[in-house]
Amino acid sequence: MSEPVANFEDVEHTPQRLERARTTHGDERRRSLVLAAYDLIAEKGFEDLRTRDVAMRAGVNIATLHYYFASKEDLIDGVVDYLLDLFSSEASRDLQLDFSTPLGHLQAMFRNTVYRMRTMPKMFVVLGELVMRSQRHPELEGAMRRMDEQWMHYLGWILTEGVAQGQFRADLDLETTAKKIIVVVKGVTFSYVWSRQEVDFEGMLQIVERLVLPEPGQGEL
Amino acid sequence: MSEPVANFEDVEHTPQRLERARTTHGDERRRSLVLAAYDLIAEKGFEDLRTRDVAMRAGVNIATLHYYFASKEDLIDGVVDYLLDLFSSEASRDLQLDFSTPLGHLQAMFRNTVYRMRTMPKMFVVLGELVMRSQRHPELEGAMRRMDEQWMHYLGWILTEGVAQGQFRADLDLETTAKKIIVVVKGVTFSYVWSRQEVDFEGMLQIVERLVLPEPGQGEL
Amino acid sequence: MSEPVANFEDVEHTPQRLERARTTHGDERRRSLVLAAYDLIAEKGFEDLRTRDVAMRAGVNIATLHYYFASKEDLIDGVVDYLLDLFSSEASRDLQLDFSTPLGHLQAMFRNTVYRMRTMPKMFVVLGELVMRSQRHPELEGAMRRMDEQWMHYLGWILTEGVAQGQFRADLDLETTAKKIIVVVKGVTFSYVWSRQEVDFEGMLQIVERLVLPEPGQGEL
Amino acid sequence: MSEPVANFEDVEHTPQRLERARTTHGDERRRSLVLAAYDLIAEKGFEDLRTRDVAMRAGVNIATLHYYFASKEDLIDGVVDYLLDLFSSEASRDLQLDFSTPLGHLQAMFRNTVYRMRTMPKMFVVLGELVMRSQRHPELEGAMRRMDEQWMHYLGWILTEGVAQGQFRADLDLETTAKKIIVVVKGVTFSYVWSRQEVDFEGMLQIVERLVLPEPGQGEL
DNA sequence: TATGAATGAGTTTTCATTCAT
DNA sequence: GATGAATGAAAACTCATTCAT
Repeated sequence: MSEPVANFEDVEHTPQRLERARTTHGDERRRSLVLAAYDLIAEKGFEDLRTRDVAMRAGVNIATLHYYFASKEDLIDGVVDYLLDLFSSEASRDLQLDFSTPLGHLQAMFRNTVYRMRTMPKMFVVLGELVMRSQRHPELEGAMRRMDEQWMHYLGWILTEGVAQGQFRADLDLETTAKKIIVVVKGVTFSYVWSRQEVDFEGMLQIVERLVLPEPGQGEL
Repeated sequence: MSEPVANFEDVEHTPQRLERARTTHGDERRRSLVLAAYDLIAEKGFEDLRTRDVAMRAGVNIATLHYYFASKEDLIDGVVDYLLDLFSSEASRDLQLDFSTPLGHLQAMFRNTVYRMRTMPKMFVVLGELVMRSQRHPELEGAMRRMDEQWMHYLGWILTEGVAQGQFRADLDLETTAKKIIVVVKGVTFSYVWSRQEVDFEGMLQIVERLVLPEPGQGEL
Repeated sequence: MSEPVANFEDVEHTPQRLERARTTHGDERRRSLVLAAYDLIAEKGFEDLRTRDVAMRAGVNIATLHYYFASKEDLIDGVVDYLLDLFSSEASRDLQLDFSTPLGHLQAMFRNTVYRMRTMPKMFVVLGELVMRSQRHPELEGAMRRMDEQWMHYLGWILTEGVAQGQFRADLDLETTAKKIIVVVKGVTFSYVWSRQEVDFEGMLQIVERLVLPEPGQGEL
Repeated sequence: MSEPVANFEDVEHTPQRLERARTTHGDERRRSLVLAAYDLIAEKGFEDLRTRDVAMRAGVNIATLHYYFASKEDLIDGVVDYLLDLFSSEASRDLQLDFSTPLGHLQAMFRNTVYRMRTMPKMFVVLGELVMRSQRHPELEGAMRRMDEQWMHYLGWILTEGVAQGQFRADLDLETTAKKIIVVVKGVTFSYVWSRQEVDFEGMLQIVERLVLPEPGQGEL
């Protein structure tokens, strides 16, 4: 199996490993401010996000925040970058995900999402806030669209591989199917944010599997 | 077919018909303020919702707004009520939906959603804003949860009828299936808000139908 | 003697007389804020002009200032208008100025300026501040230029009349002479602001008179 | 002709010649900061003068500025000294001014001013800013007054010499005439700053000459 | 000497809310 | 009912200044 051109779960290098060594004091301060903003967006939403609170949580003066970020909007851009990094970061090794087959990738996508919902629920709330904010902020809309496209790209690769390897049904419409899968994963995500109650991920995964795998009876023909 | 205890599409009475007669001038003012707020939430989100803008759009003085609504929060409550009314209002007759069978109900739910996305897209943006706001406003969380429960109830009724009438597969797990359907519909909704591009509703409906209908090959045995 | 087309000392209608009756409460508030700003500019210059101080001096809340003036710049515009009105307002009747001849007009211009320096010295300080500010504010530069032009216009009329009536020398170059007179009056003004000590106005007036009146010896020929 | 006690055009030694040898790196830094401040005062006025901008224009860190100047006020003092130096610096040799007679000195004063307006207009804008600032800064008022006194002193010397040498009219009131001349030169300066348009310097010079020179007709008697 | 980092005190401006009329 | 006027509290952002290195 060839490497994916773009892997949604691993599109960018994990910054921690490559840059940690060269992280300056300023970078750390910036990051701590971004993290404070990220937390506060998750807790209060953009509606009640106050730079003063962000600075306080990061343990610095409000003027210090403006030393690192020209404006509130600039700080939010930092949060967006951080969230995008988070989403495209590698899945935890603890999950022992099996990436050896296309179906494995599909399952990994679901299970990694479940894992993240349990371990880092803020991520999805902040994502929701950003999606809503993207309604009125064109540059954010662009970022969201790109996130979508990377996702589509990754799914396209999985499906192509699955069909090529004969694991998925031969008559699969790549684009249509990828879109459907994304709708399902977004449904899972949004349902979680909406009702805070766990969704039957495995059940939803089965739905997706039924979409891509050959029908059992058919195989016998 | 017995009447559903609660019909998601028609849970509450259409206010127009029953109350129009008694609608006072004050009610109209309140409504025009709520509508202005609703529009502005769709356009600017809660983040940039200003009572002064609401008053201006409604064509009244800011003090007048406070004559009708004790506070901004009170006005938002009005918007929530309005949105809940909208969601539970009857589907347009133009759609010529067929409510004669359980499957018809299911299809109607999808097609009505599609229709609303096309004709009243603000509704879904405001819904998204409210879902995000419910993260930090317990009373709103309650409203969202109740919306969910009504929906579950309605779907429960459809599925029960479908099984009883033999239209749906006999081994259907009512609660699990209802939840899955809701996840799919929420996925459709959220995808629309996320990427602004139309979703393949009919394709998603087929997925749901496959969930509830007996498997073609199996029925013949 | 025909009426001047534009009289620098009386270009605009005295607003007090015509509009006093219709002065609303809001107009008074606006005016008191402008007056407070005017005083503070005279005392502290634009460098140390603070809206908070203006509001305090006018006896209102800082938010009230913004109820009447959209911004600090807007308030300053109000001060500019006020100063322009002041400069083009009629001379005090107490001065018993003689406007019956062109020379009388010229003398009146000087004596009215002297009178104003003694009774309303702030006027000249604020004018100086505005002239300096006009270096970097094009719209203000326009206002200053217009002030100059009105002045030129009035002087042009005086000189024309003086020549026509034979009171001034026949070979007078109108534009050049008017400009020289303005330079002298500006010199008087600026000297006053510079050194705070009284200038020999009558001596300066004599210089001007020597410019326009026929030379004594020449008349005899 | 004896040397003037104080020569307005050359009151202080040109610092370049005498101190260049001992100019340290620190002096250069101070000077570059003063020059940057001078430029920015001319461009933005005291109202919008920011130490950070000064440091940036001088190409140093804001903290470096405070290493050389204890405070913003201290830096401005440096600018005042610089401007005073500029004003009392020798006239350009290119002008080929004739200082051999008292009238020559008078003409040189005017022509040097014209030359400076053309070649270094910032000087007059900064001067205007300082004059306005002196309204509220007593120590600056003192500096402005001293500048005036030096000027008076120089003019006093010119006039005394002129009368003694018989070039100027014998009945000249020294103080009154010196003051009048200063008012005229200030008028020229202020007019330039006010309206940005060139003034008829030669015409103004003639007015001054008429003040000091014997009347043509009278001499013949 | 020089500076990156940090901040206290302030700056203009905003906003939901109140109140007399 | 409706509103013009008014405001306390807070918002984002600024700025001269300090200090450890």
